[in-house]
Amino acid sequence: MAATDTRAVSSESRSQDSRDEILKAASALFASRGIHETSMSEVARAARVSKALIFWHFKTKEDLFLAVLNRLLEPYVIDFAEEAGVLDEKAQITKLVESYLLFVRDNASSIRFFIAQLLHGDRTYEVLTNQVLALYDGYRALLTDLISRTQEKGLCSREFPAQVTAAFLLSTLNGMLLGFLFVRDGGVDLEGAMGMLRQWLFREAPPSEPSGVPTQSVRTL
Amino acid sequence: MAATDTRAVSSESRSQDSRDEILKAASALFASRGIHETSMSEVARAARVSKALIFWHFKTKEDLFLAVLNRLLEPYVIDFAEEAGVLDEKAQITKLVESYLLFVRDNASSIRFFIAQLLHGDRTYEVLTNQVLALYDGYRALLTDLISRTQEKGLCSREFPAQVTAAFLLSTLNGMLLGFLFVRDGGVDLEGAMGMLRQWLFREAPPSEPSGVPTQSVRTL
DNA sequence: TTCCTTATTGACCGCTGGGTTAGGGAGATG
DNA sequence: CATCTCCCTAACCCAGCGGTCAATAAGGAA
Repeated sequence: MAATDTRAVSSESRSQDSRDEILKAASALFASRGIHETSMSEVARAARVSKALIFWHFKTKEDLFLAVLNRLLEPYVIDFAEEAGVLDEKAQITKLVESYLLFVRDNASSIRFFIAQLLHGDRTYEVLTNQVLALYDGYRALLTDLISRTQEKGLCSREFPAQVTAAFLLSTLNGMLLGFLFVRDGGVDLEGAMGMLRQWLFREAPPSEPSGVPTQSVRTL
Repeated sequence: MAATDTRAVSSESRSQDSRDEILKAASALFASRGIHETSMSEVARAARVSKALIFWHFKTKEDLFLAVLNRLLEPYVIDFAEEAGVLDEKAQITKLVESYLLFVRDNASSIRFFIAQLLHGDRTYEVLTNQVLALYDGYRALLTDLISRTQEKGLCSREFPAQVTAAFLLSTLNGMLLGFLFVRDGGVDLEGAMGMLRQWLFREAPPSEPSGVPTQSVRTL
């Protein structure tokens, strides 16, 4: 970026390449087995690189770990940002909730990793905690605002203040998240869950049968 | 238990004492820092016992870990079993939900430990996974049954089949559990949460104001 | 007392972990 | 060409790990 970078291209990209390779390997290993069960030698082997090179790129193991954290956090910010659009509030809420669930489904492994990290309560990585909580609060605020506007237009139940409804809804979403994370075969039914949530939020009538046979495939943990 | 136990008392209790001391120390350390970040020497120091003695009581580190798991699981079985009583169904549901939340509040540290363990997906400790999931399914079945009976008596909404309602409720409860685990100052409002759940389940009217000022203290994550 | 079993320990071992170091090869610069 | 800098490696270092063992203390039983 600065003046020093008018250097040769091939060498720089070579360095970048190996760095990326290391990060990629480390991300996979750390995410799937945790930092303490993953040795630097394993990372080196997975990245097909000498152990010493890792220590040339990253001062310590913790350094590498932090870099991995940032790398894994990347998809989070972009995905949540842009829920704007020309939809009405009701559809926006639906969309927001749906994108939450979709995101959870598609990023299960890194989410599992982050939650495990947060649960572990290592005060060392408080950076991560704050970052994740900030994202979470952003989502919550967005949702609260949206629900509040929907209520004003009379499009959904005003039984509870928007803030409370949002918190409640988020709790449920988080519960479903846990469901996603624990079900091994990954067969949680998105449609069913969305249907239930819409019914609850907007008091819509159930899609097909009025009460009889259970929808069978719901499995929200 | 068998005939061999007509042995001397003092020596046996001495052995038991040291064993318990080790288990106590190991439980605390494993639960707070995880198994891989806890060395046997640390356990020994915390239990004020030589490292070799630990290996006399428990063949390997994993042995000790499994013993710790069982020890930590003990409070779970008893607490869930006895929700019988002469209450009507509505009150029973309320009680069941309340005891879930209370239990979560009081056992946050071991729950955190278990979830971290489950998330980690170590196939080694599948025993634990199954045990926890069995407990969980038991609770779910109890709740489903209870809701089903309540619906039959027309005491609560029949909008959804009991099974689905139970799964949904459980998701919400789990979301609240996550809230408990992440909120540092432990200041989650039980009353508020219970109120919201009762209103949702039984369509009760909100306790005070109809829509205006938010109840402020709810904070369900 | 003597003997036998049960508890307990300090010292030790092999090995793996994170981290270092000395040096080699490749490309840009002069 | 020589030189300098940047990547990269094999080999090494050693603290701390899980685990073992020989020796011992502390009681019963005889």
